[in-house]
Amino acid sequence: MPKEREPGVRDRLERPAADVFGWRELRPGQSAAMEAVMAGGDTLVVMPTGAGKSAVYQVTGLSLPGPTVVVSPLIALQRDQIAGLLSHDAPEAVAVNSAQSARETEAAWAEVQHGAAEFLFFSPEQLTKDEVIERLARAAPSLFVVDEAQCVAAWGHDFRPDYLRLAHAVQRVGRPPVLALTATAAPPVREEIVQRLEMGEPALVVAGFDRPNIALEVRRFRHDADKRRAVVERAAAEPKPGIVYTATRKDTEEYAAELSGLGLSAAAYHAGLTSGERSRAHDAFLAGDTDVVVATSAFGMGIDKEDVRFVLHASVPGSLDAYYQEIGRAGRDGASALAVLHYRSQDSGLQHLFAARAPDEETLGAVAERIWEHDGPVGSDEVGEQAKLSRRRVTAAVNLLEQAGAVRTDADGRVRSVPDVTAEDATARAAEEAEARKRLERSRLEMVLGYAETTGCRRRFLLGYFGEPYEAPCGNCDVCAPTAPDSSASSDSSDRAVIDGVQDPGDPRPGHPASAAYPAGTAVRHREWGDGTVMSEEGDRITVLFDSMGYRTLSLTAIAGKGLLDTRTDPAG
DNA sequence: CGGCATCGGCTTATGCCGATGCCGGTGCCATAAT
Repeated sequence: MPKEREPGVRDRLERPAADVFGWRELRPGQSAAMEAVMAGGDTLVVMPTGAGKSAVYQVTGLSLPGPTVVVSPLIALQRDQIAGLLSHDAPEAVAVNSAQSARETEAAWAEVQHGAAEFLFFSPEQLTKDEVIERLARAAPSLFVVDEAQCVAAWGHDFRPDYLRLAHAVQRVGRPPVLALTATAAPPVREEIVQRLEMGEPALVVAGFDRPNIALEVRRFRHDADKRRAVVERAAAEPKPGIVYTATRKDTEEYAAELSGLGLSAAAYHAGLTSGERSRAHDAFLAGDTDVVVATSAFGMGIDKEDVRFVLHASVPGSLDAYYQEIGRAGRDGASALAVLHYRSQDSGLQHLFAARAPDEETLGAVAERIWEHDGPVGSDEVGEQAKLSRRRVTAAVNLLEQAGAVRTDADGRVRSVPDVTAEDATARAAEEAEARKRLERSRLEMVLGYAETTGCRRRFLLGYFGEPYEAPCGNCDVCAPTAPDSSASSDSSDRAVIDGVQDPGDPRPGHPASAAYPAGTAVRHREWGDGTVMSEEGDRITVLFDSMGYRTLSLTAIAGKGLLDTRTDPAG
């Protein structure tokens, strides 16, 4: 069918899309995102896996004059992306990482230098190295892509602090437009990505979040043994293939052994396995040779399998962001799929511990002292050597000091103290930042418990968390369409008893003040907790994300007339 | 934060209780030892 002929941006996009990748038509979200990138500004794309996120940078990268930098969190993911590009008639794509030999790396840089390579893949860690930055700056990239951008918010604070250094890398390579891509990010996470990458008034392209074919269910337990039995029975009973997520490596082994004992083909997967074992488990699952993979959170990114029928959680995840990402691996083919959270309130203890991990005051102080000892800028490596701290801990501490406005990063990537701030002040301010961070992480965990304990529509709760208003009932969760009572499940009666004791945020009780006064997005100020933004409203209760306290759910009845909460005219930001 | 193994004390001979300590997830990269 002949297309409308209008020369311009659209044509510049459709031609490479068709000629190189063979896509004759772009989906609405894709073309909106591509046009935003071509307009030259920064762009944040939130689009489910399978909606063609990669195409956004592939097509625009080809259409823009210079090379395209792609930041990707895993080397395995970089390989997949490169293989995908090579299978098309696309120009050269290269990676620079520790898994390749010095010779391979030099060959890659040679391609870059000759202008043969269009797509250049890096981990955030590579982009803190002077040599890499200098070579990249000479190549004058025309687009800086951050793939799996939720990692900025999820990993940047402790696990992989170089994610919070990316904004400096962007500056140092000439500040090309930034394109951030993610499948799962609630509005506060989007805001954090924009802020941490220092994106300027980015275009925001958000595709729909709802995955109506995934049935949502939560089962509550008092006793660990009951929960374990239920997980095993469910995994055995449901159509395959499926994924079971556990909180610990040991649990993956135990569940996998138990499922194998039932005659299923089950495999454990966690980061403690050798890379050979991991890729074997991964490949067997993709090939359809495995019924159930039992995994820690290590399993998932880059799993491109359409027909996963269930995702069971044997324990609570640390956030609904993580949960939605993990259950989103089910039912990508659109056929019915299942997500069951097996929940025991005690299980949140481990996540609570993880949420409390942050540089302590001693570390912050040691790093601050080293920085303040220097008159001029100093590199993180030097600070680490002097303070006898790992690179990771130093970087995490520097990030907090910078966030607190106590240190600055120079154009060469080295840091210096801000005048008129003492090392002691800097330490105290950074420690307060770390505390606020912990409160936010813990409140995110509270939202998971809220999901588990809600007696309202689960889909409405989840989508509300991701900023999408949803009219319950969904007809496909255990609240809206309860499954027939299962007499074989002995734990059910005790479950009910627990549920009955839980307040119901989803139940609009008559007689309560309407929450229309606080629609989602309203900027508010709480007398004790300071500034925040309304995230969602359910019946008598609103959930507010406070800048320094994290998520809090408030009863409108309780705050009515007490002057606890005011709306602000100046929006947060 | 919570689960689990271990150990010492108490009690009285085989086991029971409470206290104590340890452990727990995600991946880059560089470096050292074969």
